[in-house]
Amino acid sequence: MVGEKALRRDAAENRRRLLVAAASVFNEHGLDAGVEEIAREAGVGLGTLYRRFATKDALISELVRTLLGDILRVAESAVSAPNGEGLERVLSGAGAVQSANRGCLPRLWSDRESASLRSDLRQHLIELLHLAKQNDRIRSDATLEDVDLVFWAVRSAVETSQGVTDSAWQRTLTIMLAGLRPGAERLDTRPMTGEEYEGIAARMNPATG
Amino acid sequence: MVGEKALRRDAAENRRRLLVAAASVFNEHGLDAGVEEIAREAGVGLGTLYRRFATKDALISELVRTLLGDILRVAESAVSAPNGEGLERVLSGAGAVQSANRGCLPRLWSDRESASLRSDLRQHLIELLHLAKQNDRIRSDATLEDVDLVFWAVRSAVETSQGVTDSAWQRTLTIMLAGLRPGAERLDTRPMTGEEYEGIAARMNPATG
Amino acid sequence: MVGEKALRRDAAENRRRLLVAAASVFNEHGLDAGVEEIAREAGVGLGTLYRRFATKDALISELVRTLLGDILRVAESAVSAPNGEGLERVLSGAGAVQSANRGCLPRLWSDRESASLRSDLRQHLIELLHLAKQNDRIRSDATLEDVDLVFWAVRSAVETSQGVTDSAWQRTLTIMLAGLRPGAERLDTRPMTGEEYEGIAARMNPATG
Amino acid sequence: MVGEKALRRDAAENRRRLLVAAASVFNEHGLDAGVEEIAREAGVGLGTLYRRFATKDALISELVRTLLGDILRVAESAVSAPNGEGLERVLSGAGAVQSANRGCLPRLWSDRESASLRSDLRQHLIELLHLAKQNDRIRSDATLEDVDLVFWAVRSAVETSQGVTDSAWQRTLTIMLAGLRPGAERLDTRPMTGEEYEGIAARMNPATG
DNA sequence: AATGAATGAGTGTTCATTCAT
DNA sequence: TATGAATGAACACTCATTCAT
Repeated sequence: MVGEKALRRDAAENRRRLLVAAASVFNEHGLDAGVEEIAREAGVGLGTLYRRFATKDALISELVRTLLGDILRVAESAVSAPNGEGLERVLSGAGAVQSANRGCLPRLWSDRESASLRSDLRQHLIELLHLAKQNDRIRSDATLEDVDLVFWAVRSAVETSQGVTDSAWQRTLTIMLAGLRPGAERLDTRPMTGEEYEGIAARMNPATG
Repeated sequence: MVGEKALRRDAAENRRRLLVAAASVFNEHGLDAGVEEIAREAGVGLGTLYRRFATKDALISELVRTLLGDILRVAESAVSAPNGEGLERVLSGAGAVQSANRGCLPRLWSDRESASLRSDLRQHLIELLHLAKQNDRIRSDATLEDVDLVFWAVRSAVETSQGVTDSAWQRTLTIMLAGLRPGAERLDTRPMTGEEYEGIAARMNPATG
Repeated sequence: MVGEKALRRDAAENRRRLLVAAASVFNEHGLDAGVEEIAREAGVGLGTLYRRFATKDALISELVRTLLGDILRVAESAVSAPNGEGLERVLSGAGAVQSANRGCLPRLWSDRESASLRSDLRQHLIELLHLAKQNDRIRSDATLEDVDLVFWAVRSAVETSQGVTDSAWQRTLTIMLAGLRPGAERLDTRPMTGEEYEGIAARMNPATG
Repeated sequence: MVGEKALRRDAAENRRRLLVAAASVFNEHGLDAGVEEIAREAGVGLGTLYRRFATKDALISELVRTLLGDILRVAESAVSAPNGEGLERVLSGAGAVQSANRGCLPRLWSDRESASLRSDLRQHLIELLHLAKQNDRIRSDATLEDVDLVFWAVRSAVETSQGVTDSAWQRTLTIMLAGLRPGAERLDTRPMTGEEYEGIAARMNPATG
C-alpha cells in the first residue's frame, strides 16, 4: 500500500516536472524544441516522458490545459471582486500567464483538446462581463467575443515584443479596455471598405526585379 | 531599370508563382509545410524553387518582405488621405494583408531580414501619427509603439479566429482605435500589480492527475 | 577506465560494426558511398549511425583514426625489433592496413582531425629511422620526409592496383627500400630541369577533335 | 564553306577552353567540383559543355586522355634520348604533368575509357626500359610493372603533398630510381610475411572507449 | 517503472542532366 | 547553335516514437 502510493506520488511528481520543463524549454526555443531537451530539463528519461504523455502533442495540450486552468481559477475568484472589476482582473491574470508562457501561445487559444476548458472559462466571462457592465466599467454593447479579442491581442503583444520588453501587453490591455469603456466612441464602424481590401489584394504582385 | 539583374520573363513568372504558392500553402498548413508542396502548388520543380530562393528560410523572408512592401505602399499613399485618416487606412490595409496571408504571421513582425522595411514603415507611421493627432483622430499621448501594438493585436485576431470568422480583426482594430481616440480614458494605469502577477505564477501547479 | 564516458555494451558493439561496415562499403564504392548503405551493412538504422557519429565526415575521420591507431601500435612494438628492422616492419604494417582499407586512402594521410595521431606516429618514426641508420639498414642521408614518401607511394600502389593485384604495394615498398639502402646511388639529383617542365606544360594543348 | 569552317573552329576552341577550365577547377576543388563552375571558368554556357561532352564523366575521361597524350608524346620523343635516359625523361615528364593536374589523379591511371592510350604508352615503355637496361641505367630484373609503380608512387606524392611542397614527387622519383639501379639490393624479398599481415588485420578492432 | 539506445519516415538541399528559348 | 532555367533523383541529416535492458 505504502509502496504503491509512493510510486504514484513519484509519477505525479515526474508529470509536474515535465510540464514545468516543457514550459521552460518552449519559452526558450518555441514549440519546435525537441522532446529530448524537455526530458533532460525535467531530469527524467525519454521513456518516462512518453509514459506520462502519449505524444509530444498531448504534452503540449496538457500544458495548454494547465495554463487555461490557471486562468480559469482567476476567473472563479474574480466573480467576487468589487465594483465589477473581476473581468479586468481575469484579463490581467491571463496576460501574466501568457507572458510567463510565451512558448505555448501558438496553441493556447486554438488547441482542440482544450475546448471544454475554454468553454468553462467563457461561462465565467459571461457573468464577469455582465457585472462589469452593471458597474459601468464596460460599455453595454460589448460582446463576449470582444473579450476573446482582448485575450488574443494580449497574446500577440507578448509574442512579438519577446526579448524587447515584458510589459507591452499591459499597454495593449490598457488601450483595449479604454476602447471598451462606456464613454468610448461607437464600435459599429467597419474600419475598411470591401473595395479597399480588394485593391490591396490585387496589388499583391511580387516585384519582378 | 533597377539595380538587380533582370530575370528572364519566365524566371520572373516562376518566382511570382512560387511566392503566391508559398503564401497559399503556408496559409493552409503553416510555416512547417514542406517545400515540395510549395513547388508542386507553383507547378515547378524543386530545383527551380531553390534556384530562386537560396533556402526555405529565404523564401519565407522574401514573402514577408513582399507583404511589408504591400503595407508600405499603402502607407506611402496614405499620407495624402484627408482629415488625418491616413493612419487608420494603413492599419486597415495591414489587417487586410495579414488576413490574406495568415501563414506568414509568425514571421511578419519579427523576421530579421526585413528589419529595414519595417524601419521604413515606421518612418511613414511617424508622420501619419502626427497628422492623425493634428486632426484630433488620435489622442495626443499615443506613441509610435502604440501603433505597433495595433498591428500586433490585429495579427493575433487573424491568427486565432482562423476558420471561424474573417472579420474578427476588424473588430479588434475598431476597439483599439476607440481606445486611442482623444476622448477615451487615460492610458497611464497599469492593469495589474506585481503581487497579483506573482500570485498567479505561484499557482502554476500542474494537476497531479 | 578511460576518460570518455563508457558506452553500453551494445552501443559499443554498434559503433564497431559501423566502422567495419564503413570500411567495407568505402572499399567497394569509395568515400562517395551513401550513409544508408553503411547503416544497412552494419545492420543498424540510420539514426543509430548518427547517434554514434555526428556526421558522415566524422565517421570517416574516426575510421581514419582507427587505421592510424593500428599503424601506431605497430610502430610502438617495432621499436624493440632486432637489427634496426623496426622501420621496415612499420612500413609493411602500414601497407597491410592500407591494402585492407583502400576506401579510406584519400583521407588517410591528409585528414585534419587526425593530425595529432600522425604526429605521434612521426615521433616513433624518428626513433625507428635512427635505429635503422645505426644498423646500416637505411642510408644516413635519408630523412623523415623520405619515410612519409614511402607511406604515400604504398598508398598509391594499393589504390591504383585495386582489383588487379593485392601485392603491388609490396613491390613498391621493396623498390623504395632498395633506394634507401646505404649502398644505393646518391639522392641529391634533381630528376628534371625547369626547362623540361615548362616544355611539357606548354604542350598541354588538348586535341581539336 | 567559310562559315562552316569558322563554326568548327569555334567548337574546337570551346572544347579546348572547357578542358583547360576543367583541369583548373579540378585542381582547386577536386573531381567533385560542379560542372557549372567549369562552364563558368571556360566562359561558356552549360549547354555548350554538354554539347561537347556527353557527361561529366566523359569530360573527365577526355581530360585524362589529354594528359596521357602529353605523357605519350614525351615517351615518343624519349626514344631518341642518349645513354638510355629516355625512361627517366618519361618518368620526370609524367611527374610534371601529374603535378600540374593534381585534380585528375584519382582517375589518371584507372580510367576505363583511356585503356588504349595507356596501352600505347606501355608499348613505348617496353622499348625505353630495354634501352635503359642496355645502358646499365636500370637493373636487368626490373619489370614493366615496376615502371607502373613509379608512375603511381609519383602520383601519390603529388596528391598528398598538395599545398605543402611541389617537389616531393621528385624526391620519390629519385628514391625509386635509386632502387632500380643495377647496383641496388635484390628486389625479390617479400617485405612482410602473411602471418604478420593477419596479425594486424585481426587487431583492426575499434576501441570500445 | 525507468532508461536511453534504436528506429526510419520525413526534411531541406544539391547537382548532373535536359530542353525551351 | 548557344544559353541557362528547369528538373527531380539522390543525399545527408533530424526527431518523434518505440522497445530491449
